[in-house]
Amino acid sequence: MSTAELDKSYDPHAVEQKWYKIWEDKGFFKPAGRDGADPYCIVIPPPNVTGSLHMGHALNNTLQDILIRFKRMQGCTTLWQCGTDHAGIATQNVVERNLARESTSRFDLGRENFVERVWQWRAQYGGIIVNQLKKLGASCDWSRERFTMDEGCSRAVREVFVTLYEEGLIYRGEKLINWCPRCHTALSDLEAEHEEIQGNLYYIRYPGPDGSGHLCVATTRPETMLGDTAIAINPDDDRHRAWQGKRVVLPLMNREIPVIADSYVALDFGTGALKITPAHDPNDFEIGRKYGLATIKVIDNDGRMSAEAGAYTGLDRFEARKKIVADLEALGLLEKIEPHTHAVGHCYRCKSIVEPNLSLQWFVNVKPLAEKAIEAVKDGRTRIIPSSWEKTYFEWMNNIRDWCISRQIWWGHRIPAWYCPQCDHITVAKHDPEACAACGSPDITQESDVLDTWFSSALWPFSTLGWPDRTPELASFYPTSCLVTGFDILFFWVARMMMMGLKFMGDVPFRDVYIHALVRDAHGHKMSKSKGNVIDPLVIIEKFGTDSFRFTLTAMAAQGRDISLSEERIEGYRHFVNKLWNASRFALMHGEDLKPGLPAGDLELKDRWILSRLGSVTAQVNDAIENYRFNEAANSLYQFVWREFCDWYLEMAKPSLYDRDNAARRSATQQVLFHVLKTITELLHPIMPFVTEEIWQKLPGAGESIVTARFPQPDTTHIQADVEASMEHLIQFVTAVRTIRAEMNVPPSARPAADLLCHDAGVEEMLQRHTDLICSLAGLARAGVHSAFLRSTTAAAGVVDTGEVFVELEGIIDFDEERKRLEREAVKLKKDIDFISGKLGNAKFVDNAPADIVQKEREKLAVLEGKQSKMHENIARIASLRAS
RNA sequence: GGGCGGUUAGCUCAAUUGGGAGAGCACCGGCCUUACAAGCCGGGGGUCACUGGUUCGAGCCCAGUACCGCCCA
Repeated sequence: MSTAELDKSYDPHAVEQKWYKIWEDKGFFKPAGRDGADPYCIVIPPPNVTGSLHMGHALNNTLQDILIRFKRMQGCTTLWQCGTDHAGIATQNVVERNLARESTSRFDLGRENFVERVWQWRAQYGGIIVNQLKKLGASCDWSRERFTMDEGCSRAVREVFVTLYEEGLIYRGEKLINWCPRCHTALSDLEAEHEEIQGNLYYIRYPGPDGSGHLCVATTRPETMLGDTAIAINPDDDRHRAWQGKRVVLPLMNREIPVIADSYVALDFGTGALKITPAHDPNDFEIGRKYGLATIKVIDNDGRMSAEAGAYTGLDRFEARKKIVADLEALGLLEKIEPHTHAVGHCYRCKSIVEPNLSLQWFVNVKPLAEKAIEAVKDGRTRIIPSSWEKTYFEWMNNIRDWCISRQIWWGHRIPAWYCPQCDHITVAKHDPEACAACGSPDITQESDVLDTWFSSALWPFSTLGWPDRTPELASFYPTSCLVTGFDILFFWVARMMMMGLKFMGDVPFRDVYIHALVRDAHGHKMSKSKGNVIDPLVIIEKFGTDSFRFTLTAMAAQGRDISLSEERIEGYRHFVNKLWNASRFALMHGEDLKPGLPAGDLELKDRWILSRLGSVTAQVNDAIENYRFNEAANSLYQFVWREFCDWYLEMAKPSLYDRDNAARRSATQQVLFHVLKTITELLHPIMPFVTEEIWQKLPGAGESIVTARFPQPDTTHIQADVEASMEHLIQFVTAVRTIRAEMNVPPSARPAADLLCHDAGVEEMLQRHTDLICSLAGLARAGVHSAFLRSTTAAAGVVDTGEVFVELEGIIDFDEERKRLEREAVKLKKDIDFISGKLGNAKFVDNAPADIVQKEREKLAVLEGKQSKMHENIARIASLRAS
């Protein structure tokens, strides 16, 4: 047997690099299950190719890795499908910034050269996030890495686009969209993030045509008034009834516009009169369409006032606002300005204020797809966990609106539509056409817009598995098993994958969706660069090691709740890694002559106890991971390893391990010790992959790798309640002695004698057989066990459930101290007794509560009363000694 | 305006069928006991936001209030 020595403390860095390389080289991350194994597949939420690993990624991928490693160890044919996302706007922005530094621009380069430039950028920097995921220990099958712009994904995009177009679900139309003047592109409704800002409500007078009287309207965006084509009032509004059907003059433009009546107008907002700007407000657009109003676009794509804006043409939209307000004021048409908070859309990429603009764009009619996606969650084909998110999902899906999918950028999947100037026909085709499908003219030009990045992401669960080809991977792994993601992309991504998966694969993309929380800072604030409270996962890994970091995230990943992360917390869990390391170090120091396997004969109490506890913990961990209760798995392992295995079992094993004269006893203990340690490393491996492999490899009889070792299954034959009860009693006696020692200031080096008095025959017999153990654990020179005992006059006393302990302190004991100590204990006991006897004195409780609960309370009371009477005896004895 | 979530020890958070509240860090006392001072032993600390209800019994279920956060319009 090799028993390599371990260093005194665990050094993560060398270990992590070493093992990750070996795992990858040996191909452990490729799908390879045991015979007849079930498939298990997760598709990674593809990180942006421009991205750098942040806390969200770290949590997201740690949880996925736990599931994948768990299932792989269980023998499933496991695929973690990985890849990156081309992130259209974000990536284009990055490359454009680089060009700006070279004093050039994408317009100087031209489209083709620019796209080439982006590919170069991707080749150079696109692998950064992948390497960071490797540092995190993610066991993805990198040989299957995909990119949303690669050939296969692009083919899937074309297939889907053309099919939806042919079915009439994709169409081109002029509608109101969110326009980002900075990114120069349309955005979907989701990509406009609404944020409350402190603005103003401007009250503007629109005079009557003959100069008599005026109608006052309130608006938050006065600059849009230049494009007003009507005023709307509520037909039930008495205040404005006189204006109904009349006309007013649009100030600054001197254009007459009609006053229309529509019940859409709210009576209680502003003045009850609403200016209608169909080209710059989604609701106005609908009203304009209803009444056949003209649409006048007064803000152009740069966010400047257009040629339609009269004297304001060319001004920036916010400059124009100031000037218009000043001009109105000068004309006496500004009634008042009130401060007003309202939600304004911001570009989710660059945070500029988006402008609602009328624009010719491509849309998906998603309503029919959404209905199927709602059904699939309702009937349980896909489970959302925690289920509280189902409501949010339904809410959004039920109110879904057409999805604007065209983007006026260059980096992305170019829309496969060709325009013919001869006959105006639009040719939409999977393969680039040579000529117009209608008139045959070769003079056709492709649509310059590209698709929303989320369009290709929506296909990810099947495009990465080979679709539109019917590949073996698609057959065995679709629907995938679980999707792990944050709630922030529930709509962006999850909902759209549901719709596309159901449409094109005829089945849901995943059986489970596990939604995890957000990682926040130590005080629960969202991490952001501007706040400066960002914790960089790579810095954390460098400082504390990957395993400590992963364990922290896992231990804190309670369902449905955000994680407040602090370095202190991670440091605390680093101590846990080190604890495990040192326990292993201890084991290996005593394992040189180990015979593998579990002992054949009868086991000692301590061994049966730790195996029983191990059985319970194994069951708990299996159940917890299976049901996405990651924190529960981590915490039960933490408790077991530290409190039970290290604090008690290892201490109890020491006398046996040091006993060179009793080979059988020593050998049995060694075997149990190594069995438990090996099982612990296997149970912990999905959470802490590196340190567990390093330890596991040093254990005698280790196989090729813990990565492919069998995940421990609970051995219920080892779970024995009576054994655990016995050990609890023994621990109580030992703790009672230790408490006395501490409270009576007995130096740790002192080895007093103690007598244990026990009134339970079974427990007494058990204690009798373990006096050596008790002496060792409690630091005693001698421990006598008695059923009856003449109380010593020079001992400090303690009371436990089944008896008493007396620690002989002749010459040390301070009777005043002892008496105070005992009285403190007696007060605590009395409180407990009052509580329970009050309960049992209540006839309603005794009559109504289940019999076993009442019985339990009675037993508790009996134990407490026993303790109390002994405590009183001891107090009386002290008092009499002092008196004498 | 609509919807969702939170409020538990000094701090950050756990507690799945309602049966006398736990962890990490911090705190107090004692220890360099031959795996670990990143440690060991012992200890203190909570009207589980507030009010009312259901129940023999509520951190947990129900109603309302306050404060905080998020999503959607």
